[in-house]
Amino acid sequence: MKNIPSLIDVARRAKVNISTVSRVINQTGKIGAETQARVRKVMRELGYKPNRVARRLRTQEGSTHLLGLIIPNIQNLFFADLARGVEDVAYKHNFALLLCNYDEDELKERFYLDVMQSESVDGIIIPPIHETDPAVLQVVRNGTPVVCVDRSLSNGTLDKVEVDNHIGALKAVEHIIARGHRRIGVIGGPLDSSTGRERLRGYKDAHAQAGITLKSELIRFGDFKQTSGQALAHELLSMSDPPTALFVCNGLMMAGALEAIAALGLKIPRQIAIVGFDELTLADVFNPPLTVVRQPAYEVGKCAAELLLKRIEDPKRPASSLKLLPELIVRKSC
Amino acid sequence: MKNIPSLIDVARRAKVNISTVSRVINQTGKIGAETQARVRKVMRELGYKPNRVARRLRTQEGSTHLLGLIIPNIQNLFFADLARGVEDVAYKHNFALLLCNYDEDELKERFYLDVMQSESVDGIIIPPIHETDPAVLQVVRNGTPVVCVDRSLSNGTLDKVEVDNHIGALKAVEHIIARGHRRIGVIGGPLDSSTGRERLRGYKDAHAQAGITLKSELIRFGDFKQTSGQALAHELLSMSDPPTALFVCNGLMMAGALEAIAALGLKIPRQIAIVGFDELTLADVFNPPLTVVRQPAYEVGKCAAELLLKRIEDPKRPASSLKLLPELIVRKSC
DNA sequence: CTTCTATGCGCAAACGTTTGCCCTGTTTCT
DNA sequence: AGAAACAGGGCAAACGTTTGCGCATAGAAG
Repeated sequence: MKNIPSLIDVARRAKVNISTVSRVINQTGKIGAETQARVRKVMRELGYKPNRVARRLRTQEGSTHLLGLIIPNIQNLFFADLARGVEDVAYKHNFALLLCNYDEDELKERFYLDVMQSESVDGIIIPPIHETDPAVLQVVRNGTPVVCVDRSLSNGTLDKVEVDNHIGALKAVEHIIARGHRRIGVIGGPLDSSTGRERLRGYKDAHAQAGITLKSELIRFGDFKQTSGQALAHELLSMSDPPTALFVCNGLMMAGALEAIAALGLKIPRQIAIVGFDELTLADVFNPPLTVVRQPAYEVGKCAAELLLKRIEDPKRPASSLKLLPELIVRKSC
Repeated sequence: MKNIPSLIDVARRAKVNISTVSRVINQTGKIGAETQARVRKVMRELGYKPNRVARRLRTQEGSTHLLGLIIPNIQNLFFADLARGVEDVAYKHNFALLLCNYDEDELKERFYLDVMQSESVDGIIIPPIHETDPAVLQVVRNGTPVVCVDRSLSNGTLDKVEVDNHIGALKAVEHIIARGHRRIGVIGGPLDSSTGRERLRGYKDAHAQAGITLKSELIRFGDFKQTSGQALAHELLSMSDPPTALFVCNGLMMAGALEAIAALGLKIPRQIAIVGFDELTLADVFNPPLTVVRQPAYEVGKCAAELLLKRIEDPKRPASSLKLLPELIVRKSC
């Protein structure tokens, strides 16, 4: 009634040894055609599902068909899209995906890393919380394949796939400048994340190229969450000599900034122009439609999963590093 | 170098039997103080971590400290928020969360359900793909605690926590009617999901209350994804005698509908009024701000996790059913 | 008619735990 | 003093797999 069937049950019912059943399942060894058919039939009848736990226990090495993905914030659409990319690839290869959300919290990150190890996943995909993340390095040392996404680790020996944040920010700010703006505020990310730093570098380089001197009072740093975007935009726009354009370094903060702008009753783009990093759900039907740099989040996830799968089947292969190009989508907000 | 230590290694080094070590770890049985100290010391020296896989294999019942959450679509913000609710509760109780995304695909749902069972999670939280979901029922029969969220199962014996979809839709459509509309189009969800049906019932009841006769040509059914919202809104608005207001039954379809409206160049709310189900990221700063019914997604997840935890520690407790109230947020789109 | 090689399958060990049972001392009770 | 109770800890079975080895049977080669 409640017992879920095991190899033994199948074997008994098909009048063969458990090893035969095992071999039928795994397509290993030579098994006669009719025996195979009989075993298959019984498996169907009983609704037999191999017990992954037992399987993993036995074959310490060898695929457990489990991938781990640890993301900073599931509410950030960028990571949701990325997760979909990973998931689709995993599913196609019959891997299940263990997804965890660490909420930018180092303790939680470590907790989940531990869990994944003791679950003995085949490999882990993670955007490290910062560049010298000891917990991640420990996992690597234990021999678990790891690929970094979005953010990288200073240790250069890992597979990674990122977006070219510098180019993305550069293009965005070049565009703002081309529109005639000279006082451009920026709401950046944390400087200890590679994404935060690279995007800021793009902002600075665009200024240098155009021969515009940087004003430090126009540069603010948030934490990639919505409320910080709102607060910083408010600060920036309440200055006595406010910027005429804003560059916001991620999607959540962009949403916050737009709230601040609405609260202040400013008109986009006349009173304040704005371009964001990350596509937003309603960006194209917003009024006005939002100019943003779109990151290929889904593709990042997809490539990362493919890289991870490759490494799992050949742990000795040299590390590769992918850099995908973001795309500036010019709409009406700047 | 690479061998991770097992109970046996610890036992050998501490000159005791493996069962003693096990008992020290689990605080079960009587073990002398000094033996305990010695074993503890050796464990630290060796950096011993119990192998969760082996442990789970042995103790089929008994907490594995793993919860499963299977959601239809991670890109739907409602489910992302819900997941956060579950995750926060789980983490607080030191449970890890295994999260999977089944993409409204029944095959995938079954696949992940299988995975979770063979991972022998302690319990599963899931919005069943439809009301007589045999895969879910099978899991229940196997004795795994399950709580349904968002959507329910016709089998009434399960814990569940849902939102009162009927009230939500009723309030929304009442509001639309109060604004003077008589031809109200609806973009509903699949009728084999309880959410789809309940929301439609709210739509119909509001009409009945106001004595407005239903026009079947104004009622369309999508699949809760963005493109269907767009297509159906387009259909509805291209009719010779189009509706003056739209009620859209989830967030993703709402986004699609807004795209269609923008493409058609219609002005909200003058040419077409609209109210949606689910809060959207930019809803409050949209132009005009969007009137929506907000579901307490985070709370749903939180309650579900708490319920699941309770059931895990007492599988005999009677099933409880929670119904949370959604909230109509009146802004400017209707 | 032997000997050989495949083929098909069973046997049993192993993976790292948990746990019921049993054995040996020591203490306590009567 | 003898019995009973208990504390401390060892033994070995079990969980559901995978897999090396070995044993039949059969046809092919000699």
